[in-house]
Amino acid sequence: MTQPSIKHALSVTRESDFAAWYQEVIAEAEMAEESGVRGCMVIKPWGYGIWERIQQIMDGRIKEAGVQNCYFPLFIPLSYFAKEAEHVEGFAKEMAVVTHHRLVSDGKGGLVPDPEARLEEPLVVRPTSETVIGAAMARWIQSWRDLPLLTNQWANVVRWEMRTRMFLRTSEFLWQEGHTAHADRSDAMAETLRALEMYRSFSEDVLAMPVIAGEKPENERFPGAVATYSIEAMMQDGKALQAGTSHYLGTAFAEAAGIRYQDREGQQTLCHTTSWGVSTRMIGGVIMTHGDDDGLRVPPAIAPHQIVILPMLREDDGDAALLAYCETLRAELAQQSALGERVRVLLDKRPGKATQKRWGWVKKGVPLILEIGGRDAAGEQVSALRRDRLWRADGKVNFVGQSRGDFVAGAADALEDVQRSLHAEATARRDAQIERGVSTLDGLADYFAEGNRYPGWVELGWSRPTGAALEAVVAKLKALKLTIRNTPMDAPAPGGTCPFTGEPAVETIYVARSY
RNA sequence: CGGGGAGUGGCGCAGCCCGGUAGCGCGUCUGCUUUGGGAGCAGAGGGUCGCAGGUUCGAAUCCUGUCUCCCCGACCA
Repeated sequence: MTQPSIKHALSVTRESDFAAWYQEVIAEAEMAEESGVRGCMVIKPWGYGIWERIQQIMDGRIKEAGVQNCYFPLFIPLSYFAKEAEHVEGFAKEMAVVTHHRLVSDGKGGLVPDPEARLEEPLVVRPTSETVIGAAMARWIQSWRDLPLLTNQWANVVRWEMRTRMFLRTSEFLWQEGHTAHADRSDAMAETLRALEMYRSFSEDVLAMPVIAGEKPENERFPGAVATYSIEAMMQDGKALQAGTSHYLGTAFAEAAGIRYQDREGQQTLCHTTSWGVSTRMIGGVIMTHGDDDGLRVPPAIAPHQIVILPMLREDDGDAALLAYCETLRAELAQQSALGERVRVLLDKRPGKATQKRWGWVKKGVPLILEIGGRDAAGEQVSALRRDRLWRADGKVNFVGQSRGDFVAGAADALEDVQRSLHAEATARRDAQIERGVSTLDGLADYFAEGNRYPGWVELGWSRPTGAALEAVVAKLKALKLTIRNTPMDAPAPGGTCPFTGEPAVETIYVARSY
């Protein structure tokens, strides 16, 4: 572990209390705060800035795939929602419902819903938009020429969760939801898998968060889906986080909403639909993948500021020259390109000592921090700190001095190296925590023996039971607080026997504790 | 939703048992001195004690209700 001489920026370490550490990162990095509304959070500029970066890059990739953005209503008529039975069953327990459209005084200084203003048909606040979008698709699609219909929306959704955690599970959250309609199963399945691959590569390349893409077991499917796929990331405490999902919905939603097209033979045919989404939960994944005992570390690709310049102001006559030097440096850096975009650099001119302001940026996780003093300005130098290499072995903050020209010329490489390093570090940790030597139920229990930190995931072969046989397996795992995460897409067929059924193993799964 | 814990200046906490007009540390502000690596000294500002009722001459403190947060569980695309 860390040297005892290091005075970390946070008061709680990951080792001592991972849940408390997670909350401290969010508070100290000023990402989000409580709102006073149960399960809902205020996303502050630094947290929202990260979300905007995710949105911008993801939106570009969605559009590259030929998907068009739309916007559908927040409110869904109850009758729409009621049409698909499994869907209803899945979400009914967590719906916010609008029943009135006016308030009146209660005579005691308060307000109550006006009994005279009850809605004839209640509206539900969308927990997801399959039903409203399905209704629109039914209007928009007539002929095979209208297919495929590829839509996406960026929106908020509400699910009345029993237990919430900032970013990971909030009652209201922000996401994108793609909804597509296709002529047949193979086209819809191709789209489902395209979205999954989009999420996998986004997670790896942009979030620097290694994930395993695969199919969810039957018991974990989206309500109403024929097949559900996910990307699963391993957090630093060894638990799994489902960071994105993609569903092949078959014709169930098409049937419920009447999404039909006239095929080339003139027959009315049901469409095959898909839906897929990622949410603000990804930010929670970034925190628990890259955070350390000094706060967040933001991958440069999604950092609102990639480089922050802190002038060491002395409130004397030298400040003007120092600021001019820093402004030159800022302008030079802003001309550079890294990770395919212009470098985002902030000159932090707020009053206060650079040494003091530094820790705020360290906790926010800015990839590169520059502290520039009068001597640097005079000698055309910079002092640079890489957030992912914060400490020297002697416990001192790891500033590296170099010429301004060298730093500017190397800035893009440095940012790209931070991006790579974060990914490499997370991948190495993840790989070291995947256990492949467990082949029995007892072995699973031993591997996941009690403790605050979980050892990781177990990869094993199983017989892919269904129905009641699967339920029996799920119950056994539940007793160990374990879940089946997914079946990886490109896994070779495993050998041996299934630890749950004793039958020959036919596919690989990951078993883990999860968020 | 069940069990447990907690809400007191921006943040972290004490005070509550045993009612008597709210305190500490950090941060903030002012001044002076320092200052190339998380500054020192002095002073100052800042709180409807989550909210609503109740008991009482008097409530942060006792009682009832309620809201929010955290942990465990159940639930969870």
